[in-house]
Order: sequence, then C-alpha cells, then structure tokens
Amino acid sequence: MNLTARSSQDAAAPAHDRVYRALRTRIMHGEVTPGAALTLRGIGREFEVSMTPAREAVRRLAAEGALFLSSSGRVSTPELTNERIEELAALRALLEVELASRALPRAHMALIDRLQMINATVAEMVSKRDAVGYIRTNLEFHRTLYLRAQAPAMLAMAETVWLQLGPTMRALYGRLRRTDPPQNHRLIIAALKAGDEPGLRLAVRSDVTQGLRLLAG
Amino acid sequence: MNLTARSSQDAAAPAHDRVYRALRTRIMHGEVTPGAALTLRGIGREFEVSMTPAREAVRRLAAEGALFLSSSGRVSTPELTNERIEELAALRALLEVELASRALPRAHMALIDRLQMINATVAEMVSKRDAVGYIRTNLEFHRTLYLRAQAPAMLAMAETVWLQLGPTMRALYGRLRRTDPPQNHRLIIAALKAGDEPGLRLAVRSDVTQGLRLLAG
DNA sequence: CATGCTTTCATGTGATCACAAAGCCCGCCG
DNA sequence: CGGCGGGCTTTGTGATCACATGAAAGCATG
Repeated sequence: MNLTARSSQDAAAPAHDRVYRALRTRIMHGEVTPGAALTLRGIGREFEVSMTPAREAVRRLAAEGALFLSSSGRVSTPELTNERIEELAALRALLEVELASRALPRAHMALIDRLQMINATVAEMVSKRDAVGYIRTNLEFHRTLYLRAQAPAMLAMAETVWLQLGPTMRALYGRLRRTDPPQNHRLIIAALKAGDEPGLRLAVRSDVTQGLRLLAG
Repeated sequence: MNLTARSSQDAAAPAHDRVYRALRTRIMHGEVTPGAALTLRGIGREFEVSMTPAREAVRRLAAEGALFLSSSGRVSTPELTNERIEELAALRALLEVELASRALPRAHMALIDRLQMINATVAEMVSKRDAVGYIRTNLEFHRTLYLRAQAPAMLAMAETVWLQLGPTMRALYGRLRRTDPPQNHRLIIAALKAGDEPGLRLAVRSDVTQGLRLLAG
C-alpha cells in the first residue's frame, strides 16, 4: 500500500522538487538579499536532504536566472546591474501588457472582486511596510489576473522575470519609504470594469515599470 | 600545472555543462523528433559520463522547457499542442519584434552584409531541403540581428522559446515541401537598410509567425 | 486470438564518498 | 604596519551504489 498522496504538493513530492519550490518562493518573494551566498551542503542541512537533491534544485533555479553560478560553481543570488534591471522591467512590460490584454475579454465580475480583495491586502502590506508581504501579494494580484489569459507559457516567462527580480525588488522596496496605496492597481481594475483595453495596457505598463526608475541617477 | 584552457568551451568545462550544451543544440536545431525518449544512463553512455552530470543537464533543459519530465521522472522531448505552438509563436513575435526594433539604430553596414551572407546560406539549405541546416542558419540569422539589441535577458528568453519549439519546428519544416527563398528575411534586410522601424517590426512578425499557421485545420 | 496477470527489467531518486580546486585565515617578512 | 605566502578548510564535481517504482514482456487463461 502506498502512503503518499498528501494535500497538494508539499511532501510526497521528490526531495529535489520540494527544495526547489521552497527556494523559489523564498527568492521570488524577496526573502533573500542580492548577492547572498548559498552552499549545497548548507541547503542539504536545512532541508535534511543530501547534496544531490540540493544540487538539482540549485541547477534548476540557475537555469531560470534565479541564482547566479560563479565560474567555480559557487552559487549566490544575482546582483543585477541597472541596465539589467531596466531590461527586465521592459520584459515585464512586454509580457504582462500582453497577458492583461488577453485576460480582459475573459475577466468577469468574480475575478474583479477577487482582485479588489487582493488589492486591499496589498494596501495593508504597504501601510505596514512589510516588503516581503507586499511583493507576495502584489505578485498574487498580477498572477490572478494573468491566469485568465489562458497562456501558460507566457505566464511562466513572466514568473521567470519576477524570479530574477526577486532579491532586487526586496532591496528596492525595502529602502523605499512610501505609504500611498497602489494607485496603478486601481487603474487596472477600473480598466477591467470598463473593458477599456488601451487603458488597461497603459495601467499595467505603468504599474510594472514604476518603482524601477527610481534607481537611475 | 593545469592542462585546461581549451579553445572556447568544448572541453575543460564541467561534464554536466558539456552534456547540457550538446543536448541543447541538438534540441534547438531540431535534430530530435517530438516525443523522443531519453534516459539518464543512455545520455551518460553516449557522453561517457556517469548519471550525475547527465541528470543535471536534463534538469537544466527541463527547466528551460526544452525537455518534458513525466510524473515518474521519465524524460522526453515535448509534444506540443497546437495551442501551445500558437502561444510560443506569439511569444516569438512579441520578443523578437522588440529585439529587432532595439537592434535597428545600431545596425550598420557590416551587420547587414553579414545578414545577407547568412541569408544566402539559408536559401541554400531551403533548396537542399535540409531541415536541420535550415533551422540552424535561420536561427543564426535572427540571433545575429538581435545581438545588436544589447539586451541579453531578452535574447535569452527568445532562445528559450526557440528551444521549446525545436523538435516541433523540425517536424513542421520536415513535411513542408517548399523551395522558395526566405522572402521575409529580404524584407527584414530592406527595412534595416532603410531604417524603417514599422516595416522592420512587420517583417519580423511575419517571418516569425509564418510557417506556424499551416498546422491549424 | 485476445485479455488479464505476473514476473522481470529498465529507470529515476537519493545517499555517500573520493577528489580537486577555490577561499580563507594566520603568520611571516619587508 | 602592510602585503604576501602557505597550510587548512570549505565547496563543488562526478562516480557508484542501494532502493523503489513503473513499464514492458511473457505467460497462462478464456
């Protein structure tokens, strides 16, 4: 008899996958700082696995750009240059504007309601100055919308970009002291309600590129 | 003394990297058919390495979408649905139009000359009905142009899409019996010469999406 | 001849080990 | 006091092995 089959994907999954997922969310949510070093043995110790699954998880994350491998194989979170950050922001704009546009005709009231719920939590995180919580709920807002686009490959690419920006976003929003609620999110919701595609594209583009300009100079 | 330091990146690199690169080009150039099965021990035997580096290479390629891992861990090249193909084509259009647009102001005569040289080889491959050769030189044409965009992250994403489409492109172009030279490539070159950005965007979009419509129906 | 089961084999997973090289730290010498 | 060298430690790499699982082949049965 098989004792596996847990709730969703927490245990019962291969060890390397469990490690991969844990590290992935940690990086995407900005729980690690740019340039932070990781070691295979350290990861193995933390997750109580051997080096083998740790190595596979790291390799996979490195392939997605979430981790940087030095020439000697040392692994750390990437420290992005300003140029790279701007390029990734442009990628976010490109991909997410398209995703939002594709989601628009499928966005019904239930979705908009859920987006408003999530957005309330985003505002709460901003007011609490909880950087990690803000990043997490902000990404949840975007993902909830984009899921309606029915474009899994495109969404995967967008998430890859989020992953690459994770540690840097934390560092950015961490030193950003603002308490104003997410205005662009309101514009996105309004455009969704009105079925205004150009407005939606503009709002998404603004939301995605804002906060990443404040580093130049 | 260290005997390493070869020409470029062929040997002297870690075994897993060597295996990764070999498999990657094989997949991207369409040298494998969709759904083809691979085994870790088989890869290890072919490249004279153990299972460990073979596993890392496979894991990395799977993370890029170049390989499909079944729930039991079996590895094969992906068999794409029509919807997935259309989505990837849309991604190509999105990314490559942007890359071409960014390359345009930097495209000097030397680049255009080189593109014309490559394009001659593309035409030759078409006339010889060499599917793999066609895919390889066609991608070289695009990559040569996009390198001028100075956008490494964006180029990497485009290459990831190529990788996912590799086996399918082979299957498509394999049963496509045409001998007409690549007309869209000429349009791209003409637009580059004229500095015509809208024309360039249109030409790239056409080139990228053509040949992927002929599967619907 | 088709169908169901059982046995067998191939395959992925994860742990452990030996090895080489890259850091790192401490002490020595200028 | 500062730069530098040598030994120690940490780290990644790759090989090998035991194990569990899932697929495939063979066999018997209807």
